[in-house]
Amino acid sequence: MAEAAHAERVPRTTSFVPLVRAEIERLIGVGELVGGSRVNESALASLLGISRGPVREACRELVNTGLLQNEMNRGFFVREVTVKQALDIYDLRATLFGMAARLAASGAGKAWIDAMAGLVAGMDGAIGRNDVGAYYPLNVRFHQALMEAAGNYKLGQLWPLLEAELHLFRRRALVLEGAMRNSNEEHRAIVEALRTARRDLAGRLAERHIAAGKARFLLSLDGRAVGDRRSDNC
Amino acid sequence: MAEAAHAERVPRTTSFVPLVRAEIERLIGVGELVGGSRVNESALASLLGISRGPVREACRELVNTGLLQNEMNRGFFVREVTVKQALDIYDLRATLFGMAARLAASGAGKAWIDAMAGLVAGMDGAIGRNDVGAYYPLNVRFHQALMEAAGNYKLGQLWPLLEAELHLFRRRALVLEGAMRNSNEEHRAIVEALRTARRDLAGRLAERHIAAGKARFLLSLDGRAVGDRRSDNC
DNA sequence: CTCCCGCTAACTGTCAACAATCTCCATCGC
DNA sequence: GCGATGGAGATTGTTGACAGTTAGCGGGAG
Repeated sequence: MAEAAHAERVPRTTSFVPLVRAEIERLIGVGELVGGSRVNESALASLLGISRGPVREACRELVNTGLLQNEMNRGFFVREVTVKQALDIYDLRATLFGMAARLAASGAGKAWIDAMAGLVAGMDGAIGRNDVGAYYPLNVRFHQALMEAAGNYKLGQLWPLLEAELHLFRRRALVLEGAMRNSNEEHRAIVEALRTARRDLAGRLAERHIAAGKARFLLSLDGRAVGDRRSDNC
Repeated sequence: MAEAAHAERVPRTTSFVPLVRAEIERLIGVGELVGGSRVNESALASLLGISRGPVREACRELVNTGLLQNEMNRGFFVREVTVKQALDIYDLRATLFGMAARLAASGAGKAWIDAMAGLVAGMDGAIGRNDVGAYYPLNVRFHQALMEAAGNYKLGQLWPLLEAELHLFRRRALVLEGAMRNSNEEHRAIVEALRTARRDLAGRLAERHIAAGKARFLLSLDGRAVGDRRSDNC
């Protein structure tokens, strides 16, 4: 609250809404707000030292992002993502990632490909140090880089939203230590296909990369209750 | 304003936000609000007989939908979609429509396919009467039906948003009379491929259907200023 | 005549308060 | 004992008002 309090002294150059939005996203990411829990507007507002208006607007934004949902006269709730929905998102991500790879293989500049190769190298290093904490952000940046290298603005816009929605499901870190090495080999193969401009190969590899992620996701569920509460398969 | 005024008499069973949102979407669809114009919160609020709060929240939602954009201390503006962005959206729609067709060919129930066949027949009728006004909504419903028949919840959710964003570009009706017949033949071929469960064929046909739409879109631009104002190709 | 400056009006971003609704708990009746 | 009922507290949806910012306009200097 203190940090926001002195921040509001600054002349109006930035709105509160993005800050609140980032805070809610952080709370969800950290696990403070877990799926199904209600977002208490007044509490959050006074915590941040502001009024309920910006908080409500930030919640509205997050509804369309898919992180929250709204129930009339009951407020905003952290969305619960069912297994079916998570799998749907994996399928969609596979298709989009494949599309991005095909586009990037045709049109991406060398700078993009070099940047992605650098990220692969960085992940190699993280694997060598067995440093999951370093691997994960690089992995996210790699995927985002490919989506942007494709040059389709909407792809680059959509991808992080799908990532965020998937995060809602994460009961625990999805990155298994053993999987890091396999995953990064897939990255390397994709970059190589991009460099040699093999369009279809890059597309297939990219699709299979996400499909492999989906398979790992399914494995991580295995014994767990696959029938989530509210497993509306519709 | 009168309609909203007596609506607020009803006990709080529905929020104003969806109503305002629908109204803004209508204003954009009708062309009352054209790309680049500002949404005057106070004016719209008093027009609807409500306060500015719900209006702002509705605008926030529409920002994430892609219909509006926000500039600090200047308000909400109807987004301007550049040619490049419109083409990007066509490409994305082609991929997604193809994905949906593949999924639907595998798993869609007979009921869905029959419904789509019915829509194709309806469009045939509209073509016979040369009734563009009847054709267009059926066309929209056909596409939406395929997206939902795919059974991937996110596809069904994403599609209308892309449609709406594309609508922002429509300086005039994109449906050319001559194109209706071709377009519906493509529909019919897709349904036939679905019925015979030819996965890859359905996918290819669906992709090409949207690609054809993109081509028609490009044709409709032809002489027009292809270099839109703010044609940031990034 | 052109350009810069200050002023006014309009509008946005935020706040605090009110009415309606929901939730929870204790009480009452069966 | 157990379920229905009522009320108190908490929370949402909405409102009207205030402070700060932006845009447009007219006047004056060069």
